[in-house]
Amino acid sequence: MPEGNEIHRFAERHAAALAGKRLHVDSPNGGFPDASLLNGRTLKLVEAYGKHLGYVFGKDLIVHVHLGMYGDFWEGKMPLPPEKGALRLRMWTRTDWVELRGATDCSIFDSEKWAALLARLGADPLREDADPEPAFATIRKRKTAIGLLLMDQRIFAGIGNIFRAELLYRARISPMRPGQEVSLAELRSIWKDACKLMPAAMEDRRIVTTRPKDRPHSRGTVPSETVSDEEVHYVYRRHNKPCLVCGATIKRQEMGGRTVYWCPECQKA
DNA sequence: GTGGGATGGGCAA
DNA sequence: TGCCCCTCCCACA
Repeated sequence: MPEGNEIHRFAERHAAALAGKRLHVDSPNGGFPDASLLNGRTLKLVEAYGKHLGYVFGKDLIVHVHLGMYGDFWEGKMPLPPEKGALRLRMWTRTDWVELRGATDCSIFDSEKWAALLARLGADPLREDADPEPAFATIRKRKTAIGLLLMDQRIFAGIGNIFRAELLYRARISPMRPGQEVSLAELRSIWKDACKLMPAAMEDRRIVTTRPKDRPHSRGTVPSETVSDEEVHYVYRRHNKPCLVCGATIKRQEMGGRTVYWCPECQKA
């Protein structure tokens, strides 16, 4: 049940374990009927873009995986563990295995379908090649609340409900503020913050946003151990609790079918 | 034991 | 805008 940080981490780990090798592939619960097409083929690489994964076996043989709310991977060293639960996809070599359960989508894309998917995704803070300027321009034209725009995968890819709430808190911007009233400087600051927090979350395997902005995460250290479990988020799922900064009661509200959390004092409309 | 909610997104209407 | 997909966890009984 990940945001972009976890998806990119899966891509790195699965590529390290499986890419360049001939794989055994099956689908114990039958939820991926094309598994037999891949069995015995070589996985070339694993791509991550936003919350989407592509396991590339060939130009027109790309396994698209989107985990949605419930999907999750498990991985380990051979031998295979006993079959358990609704096991949609299983890939293994002589040394490593990966299991997929509960995904929203697991299906084969050809190169055209994969390209069309990437074309409709916005700037991904976890990709070196990301250009956020089109996203800034789009947001500056819209009356829609910034809290909705940040979650729109056509604008930014990989940001989910936790990062939405926390990035807006750290920028001291209310989720309800219209996009066109967010300054370019504020948008650049949010992007820069995302480009710092998301790689850190990738490495930590959890999203920690309560580190001060002026104390950047450095690779190779374990900074999350200095933060208690109660303090890893400023506002996400902290409704009815006091703001860690000003003490005001954190609020929550439905926004576009999802729950948004914010501090009514720190974050101004 | 049980019921509600959850890190998502596509689709119909 | 609301429903579906169909899983896991937690608070509460």
